[in-house]
Amino acid sequence: MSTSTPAAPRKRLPLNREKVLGCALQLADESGIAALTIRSLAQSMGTKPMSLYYYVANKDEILDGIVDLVFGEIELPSPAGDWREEMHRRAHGMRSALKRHPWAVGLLESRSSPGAATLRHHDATLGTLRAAGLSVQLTAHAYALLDSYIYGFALQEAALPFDGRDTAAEITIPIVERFSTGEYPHMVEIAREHVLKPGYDFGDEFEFGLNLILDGLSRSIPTTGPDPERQQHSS
Amino acid sequence: MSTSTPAAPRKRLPLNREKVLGCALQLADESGIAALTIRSLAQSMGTKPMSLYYYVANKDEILDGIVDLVFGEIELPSPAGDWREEMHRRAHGMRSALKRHPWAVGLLESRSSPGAATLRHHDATLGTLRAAGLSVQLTAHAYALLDSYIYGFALQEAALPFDGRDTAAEITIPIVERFSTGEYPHMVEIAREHVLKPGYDFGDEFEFGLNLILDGLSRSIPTTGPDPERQQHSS
DNA sequence: CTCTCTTTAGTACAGCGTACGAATAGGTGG
DNA sequence: CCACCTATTCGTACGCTGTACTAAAGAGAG
Repeated sequence: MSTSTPAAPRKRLPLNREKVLGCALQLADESGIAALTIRSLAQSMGTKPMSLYYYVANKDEILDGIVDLVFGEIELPSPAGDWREEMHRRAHGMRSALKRHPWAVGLLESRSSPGAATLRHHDATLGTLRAAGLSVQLTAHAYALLDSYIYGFALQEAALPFDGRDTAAEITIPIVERFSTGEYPHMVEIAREHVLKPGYDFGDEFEFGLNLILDGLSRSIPTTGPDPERQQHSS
Repeated sequence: MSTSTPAAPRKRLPLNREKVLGCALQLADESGIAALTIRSLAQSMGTKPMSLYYYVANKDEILDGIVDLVFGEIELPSPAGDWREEMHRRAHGMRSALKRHPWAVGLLESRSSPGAATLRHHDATLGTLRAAGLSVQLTAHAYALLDSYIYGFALQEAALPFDGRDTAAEITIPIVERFSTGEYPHMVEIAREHVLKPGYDFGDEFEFGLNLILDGLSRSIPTTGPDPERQQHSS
């Protein structure tokens, strides 16, 4: 038996910064961000806690690093493509990255030094909007709006106690019964007539809001009128 | 001297659950959520750590409690009023509450048992949308969209290293100079021609996106056409 | 073999949440 | 007044955290 410890070492020597961050991301995905400790990370890598400090200055640097890895997973939008398609693709790419790594959303609030992948992502997005002819000001507006929506949606998804299609029932039914027609009638109504319908998946709500926002943005671009063919995407 | 400890006890006996949560919120506001420890909270209340556990089961319950206090600060929308005005007011109320208590945004991701004030807030919001004639489905869409935007905006605001009008310069200028016309040209452009303009405040971006979303929603309501007088609020 | 630089690791410390049980306070009946 | 009971407060201790400091091991060169 080469592995006597319960958590089998995942990678072997030699260590380096990339492996440390990669294992940290993997550990956060598997066991949650709270379980990502220096000691558990070292054990999962088959090394000792203090050895990691040769590659990272402190734990905060690890957290910065894995957030940047998440951004690195998102395909960059291209300034050559149609801005609306590019923004649509980017939004979905970002949401799915944050869905794969839900802990990243909570980390965003406390991170203040963005990594290279994060900066590249932001720059490519801004570049795509500018290339589409949006003014500097409108680009800033659009960017704040889109990112707010995406982050916020991911935050709500991460906070939901259920995840995926038709998984809401077992959590929702007892709650609905507890409050049935009592203090929170509208929540109960939404639960009964929307959330508990077969096939419900909160993730489906993303597309509605995204299209509504993209519709609104395309209407805000002075030269381009609202494309009648594309209009009312949402509904 | 009645106060010999460096951090003066804020409240006196007798203790109770409300005071514990109130002091916890105050401490989180003053010193950040990381500084809110059982020990520091006890000291700020002039008592000892273990005494708090008579009123709360564990620290998580404190965190749940102060998040609910934040929701309790938001004025409830009224189903009697104009839905658009009510949603506008609610959005601003929620954003300013989350701006007063930035740590609350990061907490949302990990909280799974909403308090009474939170439920009341959600129910009143849903009720206002339903009263305006939105279908159950459209209400769910609208709610997910609005909350995503508000949460996401608050998250970005909390993550920004500067806060308030004309405070961006001292942080932004050194960064811009470091990357001037280099790797991230579009970020530099936005910084120079938007962020560094006098009077800039990221918070101002909120209104643009909010109006764009409300415009889009009002267009999505079957009976109500897009109110031409109100249209293009954004820009 | 020795000197030097890179890399790994052991020990220790302060601070965290909190389990457990003891001490104290406050009110009531005798 | 005392005894008793319950409500409330708190002391101690345990296992966990991040990490400062120091030592040791490994690798390559002369």
